[in-house]
Amino acid sequence: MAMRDAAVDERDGRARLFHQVVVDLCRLIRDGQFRVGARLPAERELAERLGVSRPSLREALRALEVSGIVESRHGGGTYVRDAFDPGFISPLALALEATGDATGDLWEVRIVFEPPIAARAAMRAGADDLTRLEALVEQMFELAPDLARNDHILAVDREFHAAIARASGNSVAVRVVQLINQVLFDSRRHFTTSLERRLQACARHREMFDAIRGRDPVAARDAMLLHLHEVEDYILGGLDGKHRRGLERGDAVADARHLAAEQWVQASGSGMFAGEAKEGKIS
Amino acid sequence: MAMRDAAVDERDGRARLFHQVVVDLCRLIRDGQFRVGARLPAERELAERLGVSRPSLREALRALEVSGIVESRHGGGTYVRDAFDPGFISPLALALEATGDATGDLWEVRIVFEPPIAARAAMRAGADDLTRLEALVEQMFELAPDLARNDHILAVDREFHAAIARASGNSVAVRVVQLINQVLFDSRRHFTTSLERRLQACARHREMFDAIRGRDPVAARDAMLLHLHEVEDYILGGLDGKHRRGLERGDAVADARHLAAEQWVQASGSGMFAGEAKEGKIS
DNA sequence: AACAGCCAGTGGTCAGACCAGTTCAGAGGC
DNA sequence: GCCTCTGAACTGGTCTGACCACTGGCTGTT
Repeated sequence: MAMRDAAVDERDGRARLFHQVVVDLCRLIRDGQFRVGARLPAERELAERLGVSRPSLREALRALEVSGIVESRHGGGTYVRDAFDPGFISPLALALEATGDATGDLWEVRIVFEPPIAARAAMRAGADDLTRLEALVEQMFELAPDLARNDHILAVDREFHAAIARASGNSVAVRVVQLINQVLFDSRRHFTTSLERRLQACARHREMFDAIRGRDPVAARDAMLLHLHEVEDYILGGLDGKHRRGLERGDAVADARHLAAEQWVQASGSGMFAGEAKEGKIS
Repeated sequence: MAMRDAAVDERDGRARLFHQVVVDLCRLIRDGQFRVGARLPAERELAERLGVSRPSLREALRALEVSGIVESRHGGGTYVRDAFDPGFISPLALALEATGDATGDLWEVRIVFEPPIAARAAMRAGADDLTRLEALVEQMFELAPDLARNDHILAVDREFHAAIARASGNSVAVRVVQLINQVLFDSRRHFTTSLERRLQACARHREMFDAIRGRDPVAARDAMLLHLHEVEDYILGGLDGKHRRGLERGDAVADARHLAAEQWVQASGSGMFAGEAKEGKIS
């Protein structure tokens, strides 16, 4: 309680060993000593080279792994991850597990965050980004009719969102989006959707892709926002009492958020990003 | 390269032990077995209780610590952190260290993220949030004239932003803001600002506080956006060639972002959140 | 050339030990 | 009686050395 002198944290200078190792490894990676995709030296050797024991090194590696910087494969070695490559494991994704149900909060963050990122993707996407996005859209259309492959569709869906973040050219955004979506998508793994809903989502994805290819940030942002709301509504509507528990508390919150977001959509035609969007589609 | 079948990750069922421990601990915390602020059992005992060795348990604890869920104090024990309490250590904050300079990307994320969060704070802040925010504003005004205490001011500044996130009622937002700002503020520790600039920042903080207390989401969002741009501009303008290196690449990016954000400000009076903001200040 | 099996290398896990802070009750001084 | 100092018990931090399990390439066979 209280305020205990608000702030003032006195960053203790004494770092623990594993933290020092983390910093050292990060520096080595950043300086190009270990390049992206490269395999790190074996733990035993690396530990010796850094002057620490293997357990200490391993604690550092776990920290880096959880942060999505490296990846260890049993018997295969430890590799440096690409900051822009999707599919990393779990940074504060764990936070959800601990904090109880943060689903509502995660949804809100997603709705706040992804639309403007989509707008930036429309401003900066490169040729390879467009290729990737298009492939993912088509892949999703192909998979949609197959009601059995729920997991597979979710994976493609999630990768599409990651690809948009990647197209935004912002490495931090990629991480944030991946982090949020990992948790949100995991919670939907056993939540089968109707064919109709799937096709709607596909259509929305295509809309986003078209907007990004057409360099229309406003349209991209709006399509994303609409898409996210549709997904959320569908999930909320389809949940039975048991699965809904995590969202109860958020009801009041959801209302406010909803209201705000709807109005955001309505306000979207009024100039935001219009400078980049050559022909301002005033809706 | 390529696309290697885009998506499809086949989450290997075989989890490593430390990961299983992480999940177990998270469940225990979530289920109230270990409450927020409580001290966990000693490592030796906890390891035995979970049926793993101490090294394995420690790897799990490092993962949780890096994710801001627990905190270990040498000789003092391991404690469960409050999701809403600011000041945690380093989740993907490490990512910056490794990814080279992500400063530009971080700034962009901050500018995308904090304004809408400030708006939500204006909608939902409780009495205690207002108390805390006001105290932090006043504290910053008091410290501003003391040019020597740069670190201290930075800490208060950062805590103010964290407090806004906290007032938004979104636990995930708190984590994201803390994460971003930890890195960004650290990079400013040896960057002394002028008195004039400090007072401007203080004034802007007060504006935000007034907007939040007045339940005016639009004003809160706009004040935040303006504040962030002023800070960024000041930093960019004041950097000498050496320190600027990290932002070079971002120049083109910064322009686009800047443009977009300016227009966002201009568009802000047109209805967004107007439902909550009783008297819509059409600027 | 294609396949099966082997084996060195690498990460995963464990046990036990010792070092280094923290804590707090009890001895000592005021 | 109250405060201070002290030290033992407790807790996290680190290390050593060992063994298990998986991967991947080499080798020898077919």
